[in-house]
Amino acid sequence: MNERSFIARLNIITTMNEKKTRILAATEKLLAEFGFHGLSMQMVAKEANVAAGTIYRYFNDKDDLLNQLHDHILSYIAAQISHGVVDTMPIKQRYRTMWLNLWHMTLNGDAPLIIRGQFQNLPCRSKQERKHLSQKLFSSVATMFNEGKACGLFKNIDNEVLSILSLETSCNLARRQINGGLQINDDELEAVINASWDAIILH
Amino acid sequence: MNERSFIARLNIITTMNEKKTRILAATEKLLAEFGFHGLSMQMVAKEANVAAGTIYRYFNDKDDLLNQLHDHILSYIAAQISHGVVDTMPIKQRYRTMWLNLWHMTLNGDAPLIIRGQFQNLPCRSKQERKHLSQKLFSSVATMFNEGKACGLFKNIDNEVLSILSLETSCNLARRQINGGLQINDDELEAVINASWDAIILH
Amino acid sequence: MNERSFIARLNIITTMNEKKTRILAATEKLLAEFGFHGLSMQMVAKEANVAAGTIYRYFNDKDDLLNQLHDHILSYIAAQISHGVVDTMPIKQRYRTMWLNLWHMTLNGDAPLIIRGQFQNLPCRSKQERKHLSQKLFSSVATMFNEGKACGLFKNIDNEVLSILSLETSCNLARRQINGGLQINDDELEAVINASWDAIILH
Amino acid sequence: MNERSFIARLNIITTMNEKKTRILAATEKLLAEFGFHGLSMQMVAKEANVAAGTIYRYFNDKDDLLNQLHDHILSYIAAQISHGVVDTMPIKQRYRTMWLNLWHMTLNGDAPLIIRGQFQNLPCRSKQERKHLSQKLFSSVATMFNEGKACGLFKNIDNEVLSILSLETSCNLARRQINGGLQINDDELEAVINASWDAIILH
DNA sequence: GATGAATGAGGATTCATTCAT
DNA sequence: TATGAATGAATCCTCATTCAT
Repeated sequence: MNERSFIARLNIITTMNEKKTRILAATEKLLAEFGFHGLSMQMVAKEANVAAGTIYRYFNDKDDLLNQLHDHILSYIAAQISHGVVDTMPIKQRYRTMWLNLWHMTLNGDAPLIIRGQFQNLPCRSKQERKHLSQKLFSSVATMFNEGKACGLFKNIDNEVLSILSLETSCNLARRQINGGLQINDDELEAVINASWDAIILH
Repeated sequence: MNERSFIARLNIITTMNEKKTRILAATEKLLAEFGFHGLSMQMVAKEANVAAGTIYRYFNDKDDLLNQLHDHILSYIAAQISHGVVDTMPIKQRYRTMWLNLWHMTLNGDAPLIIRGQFQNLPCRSKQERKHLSQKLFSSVATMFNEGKACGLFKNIDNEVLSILSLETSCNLARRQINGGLQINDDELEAVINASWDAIILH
Repeated sequence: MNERSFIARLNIITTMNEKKTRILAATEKLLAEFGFHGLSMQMVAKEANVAAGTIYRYFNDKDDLLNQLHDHILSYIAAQISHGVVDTMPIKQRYRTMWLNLWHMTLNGDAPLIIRGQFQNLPCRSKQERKHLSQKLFSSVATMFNEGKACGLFKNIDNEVLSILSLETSCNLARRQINGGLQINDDELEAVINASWDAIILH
Repeated sequence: MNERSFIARLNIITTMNEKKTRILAATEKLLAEFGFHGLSMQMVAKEANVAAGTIYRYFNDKDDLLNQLHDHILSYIAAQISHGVVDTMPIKQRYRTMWLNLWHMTLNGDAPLIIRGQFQNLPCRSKQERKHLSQKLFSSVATMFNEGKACGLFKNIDNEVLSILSLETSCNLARRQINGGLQINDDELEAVINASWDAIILH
């Protein structure tokens, strides 16, 4: 995903000041390129074409900037994961679509920071707060799991656990493919999707 | 796991200078507590009760310290994962044992850094080098997957993928339990182990 | 020469930021007092009444600071050496004027660093680059030597060698007078100027 | 000059502990190679094949080591400058011999530290003390100048000044040749020697 | 609101010196 | 006497944050 589309994404989701948007976009780009270690506020300012001090009109401090970025990316993932999914589709098809949405997002590096777990080490807000946000956003996933359990297709296990056992393997595999070695072709990909599906259905 | 036991662990695994051991132990502790962001060499020195300069007798620089720590922890996990596993046990039993070993290590915070993926952002040695080390260490896991595939029990999928689909869900769940909300009792735990097992066996 | 006049000098020669000027002035002063060995960036900052970080807005690093200082001083010497010299004056008179200009600059400590050869040990830019700069600046000296050779007054020797044999004895003597012992009165001074003149004229 | 010959030189000049000699030799070698900036006591210890602490049995501190090295090198130069000179030789021949001795020493880098003025920035002993040492050592030079003045050959100028005007141009030229550009062939060398001679004789 | 120069505490690393062995 | 591991102050440099314009 390029910077332009990121800005578009943010502006669709929320009404947001244009400079604030540029700052968030710059931050994500630099974070993906250099990691936390290599991210400085001056770099962000330069990349966003604003003065260093301007950042502090929109964000309390560096942590606040990173936290707000986190939330925006999470919103984006939540929106993207159900792209092409409608509640009238068969559950298996919905599952496959979401799995592949996550897979492609991860491979494309669309949301590298959250998906790669890069936000875990931040001096951050309470985990509770983050969890609530997360649950609110991923309603389409919850809907799918609930329906599946209701009709006796899925195991009767907590939704979050089901997600870890099935959908999130998508991220883990994609990440491993990016990091090294692992190569997965189309046939293998289908096999993996089905294997992860096996983990949550009743046999 | 407290610092004392970490030191014991390192000294069991290798013959190692006592001060070098203290430095590694201090680094792990601080990393778990503050993350990469908040780790300074001064802190490490203070925690290890050595002078700042002393660290540089045993490690070339900060990266070297972190890399050596990575390798030691990886060795530890590799050793612990097959604790109580013998090749004559039924495959399912071996799997369950390993799954629980990983589960408890993660919950205990024995190896928080690798398990939490905290080493992925390091300015590090080649991914190839790391992968080789990793493969060498986890032979008991590979043996299990190979046997399972040979006797028609497991799906014919690459070992690394099988691991992500099944064993590593253990870490992901445990981590989520630590981070917030999620509570899993003993019955649920068995259900989850079986669900992850379903992902890799043929049906 | 005191610090104030140094600042004035720099500002005359070039348009330059006032803080950058203060930093250069402080560096020269401290270098003359403590030598390279004893020069730290903190000292420079303190002497220049700026914060340590400010230095790095104007100079890439310590080497850059020292190199820029070198070039400024060289420009100053080049400007001063021909003070009071016009091309219509007899060659001997031009020579004497330049010799005394160098002598007084050295005695006054106007340009202690270059004159004392203190810049020779710098981890520096290419010698070629320095030589080119040097040649460009000292055109009035070159003109004098060339005219002198053309009219059969001077020995037919490379200009740089002529300079070492004659003009530069001025610096060496002045330096020795500063460092210790050697005292030279006005009569002796004239004798020395003439002696150095003898080295380059044909007899 | 290689290290072996330096050790030989030192041992000839004075009776000296063998380890102390090795330390001085190592210091000179490293100083010539890396300059003051790049010289550490651990390097010296390693190069001299002694422990770091051992240096402090023979020298009070780093400054003392450098000062003692200075004096030894000065002794060496004083000894070498009159190599091949006997008081019965004509003055001009003595002069030429000394001039060339200095020239070759400088070019060979035999005594790079003193000759290049590298010792001037040391936090050092009093200039007086150094001057006395210097005068004591260079008696053959003083003898030549005194004889020359007595027989009406040389100008009646202080010996130290005469030295700067004539002999020391040798070092300055050689240094310039090492540092860059300047190339001097044998014919030119003779011309330069004669030019420097012209500076001090009566015409 | 916006700027960007200035700040100075804090970072990793080096190295002269000491001292228990 | 000799060692060399250990020290910790000092080095250069970065960067989050502020504030006068």
